[in-house]
Amino acid sequence: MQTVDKAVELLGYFSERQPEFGLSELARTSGFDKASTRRLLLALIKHDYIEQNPTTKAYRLGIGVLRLARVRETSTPTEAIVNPLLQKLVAITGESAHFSLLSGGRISSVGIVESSKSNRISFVQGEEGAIHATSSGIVCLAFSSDESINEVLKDGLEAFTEHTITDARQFRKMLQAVRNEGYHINHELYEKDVCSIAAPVFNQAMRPIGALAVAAPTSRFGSGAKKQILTAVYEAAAAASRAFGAEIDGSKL
Amino acid sequence: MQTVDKAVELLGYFSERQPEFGLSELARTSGFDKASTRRLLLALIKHDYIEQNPTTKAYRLGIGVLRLARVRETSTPTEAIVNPLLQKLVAITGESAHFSLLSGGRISSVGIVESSKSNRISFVQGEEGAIHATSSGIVCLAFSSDESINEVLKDGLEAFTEHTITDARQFRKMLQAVRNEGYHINHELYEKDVCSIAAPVFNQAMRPIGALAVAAPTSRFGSGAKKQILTAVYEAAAAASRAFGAEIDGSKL
DNA sequence: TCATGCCGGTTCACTATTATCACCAGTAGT
DNA sequence: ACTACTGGTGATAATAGTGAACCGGCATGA
Repeated sequence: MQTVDKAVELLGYFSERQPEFGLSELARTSGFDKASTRRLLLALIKHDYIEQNPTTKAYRLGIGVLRLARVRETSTPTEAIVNPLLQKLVAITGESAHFSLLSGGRISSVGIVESSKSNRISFVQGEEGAIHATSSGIVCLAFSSDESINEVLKDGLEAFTEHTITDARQFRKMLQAVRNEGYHINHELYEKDVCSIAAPVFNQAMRPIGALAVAAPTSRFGSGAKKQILTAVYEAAAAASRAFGAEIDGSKL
Repeated sequence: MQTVDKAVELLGYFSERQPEFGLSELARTSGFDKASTRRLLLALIKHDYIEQNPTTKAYRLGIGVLRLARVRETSTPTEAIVNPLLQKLVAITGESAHFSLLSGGRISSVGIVESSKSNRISFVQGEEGAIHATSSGIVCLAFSSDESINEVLKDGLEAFTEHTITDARQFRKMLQAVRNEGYHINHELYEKDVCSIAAPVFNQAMRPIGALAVAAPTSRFGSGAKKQILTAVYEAAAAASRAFGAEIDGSKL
């Protein structure tokens, strides 16, 4: 089924940042031969999961994916589960909260509820974050397979701020700590003056499917606020996991 | 790429009506061997497009599809285009309007704005309709390839009401009329006491990607209302097509 | 004006893959 | 204890996918 792997891998390359690809471009990105890439694309086009702009010849995701998402959402609702929890998080902590989805080694925020404060952290729907520097990414990775972790490490850990952890050994140590504690407190690893706390959300198979997180400016991230946010996030994530069918003891804190 | 075809064909079997499949069940439905079906599913699972309920062992669509839909929606917004048009249709006609998506030989309503009248036609998000009996299905099919049409005909035309067209020759004749006129007026072909008017929405490649439709009880479907609905639907569909990049002359009526 | 290099797309000899069937273990009903 | 399902697996027979080289078209630049 290596052909199938390749085909779905192609789908993974389409992102918010790059929603369109030329043929050669996609072949280069994926590492597949141009001829193979084209054949794979044609197969996907046949089923409406890819479409081609007839004027620019560029390939993009097709309408078929909308149907799939709709089926998935009505049968096993994600937004319906996550949104009320986000609302509650914002109500309790007064800071922006968001839910990020882990899929194909990428982490992207899909649900966002912002704080009503004027100095708040803002997120963009679907924005992709660095998996090794955002709190959501780190908690997901901590509970992922070793292969996933190695995959991230082999490309090197890009530094976003002076606090970003770029040393592989140190990074692994941090992941171990996250596994023990069940959450991660992020002090400006990704962006200056932004701190956040995230906890993983598991599915029925106990695999991390994403994370709930609350982010605040460093100035409002005192130890009191930190404790409050931590318990709120941890409990919300546990509730989400339970809603997705995971069995969580819920009393780790 | 026949393996890819099969894999994505599997995805197509998941629907609102049947969002979960057992292994043998899916093998029977698809006609593939059980072993092959399993291998295909494993490949899809690896990329999060399918997930398995660990207790019931049933397979369902995975979270990966949500990411795809989000990428597609932010790069080439569908709802953002369609919803205002639906609102306008309801405002003009006073009846319920909806947008249906054509994908993989299926037609399912993805955008719905209901009339404010108490006696109105109600739709369910994502509900699948018979492609040969609903106005949306008929207009899409009329502008689809001959293969698609033959595909529908070969399974026979199921009768839903006494007005449903079940004769293949008569059905082809109707499609020809739709191609000439650019719309279809449905008089209780699918449901008793429900009439509707639909016009196709095209993409940049001038392929029908769906249809806009307005539905009303037969009692309110007089010739005056009919004319008003027709022009409104036709113009809204042309506007949608233009928004999707199709080149529509717009003055066929 | 000609050369270079990239683009999307295609061809065909070469090589890898996938399909199928029989089978296993488990479970529910008779 | 027998039957008939279920989910899942493994080895051989049969079929599929791969990729270097190529095409025409289009820009860029000498």
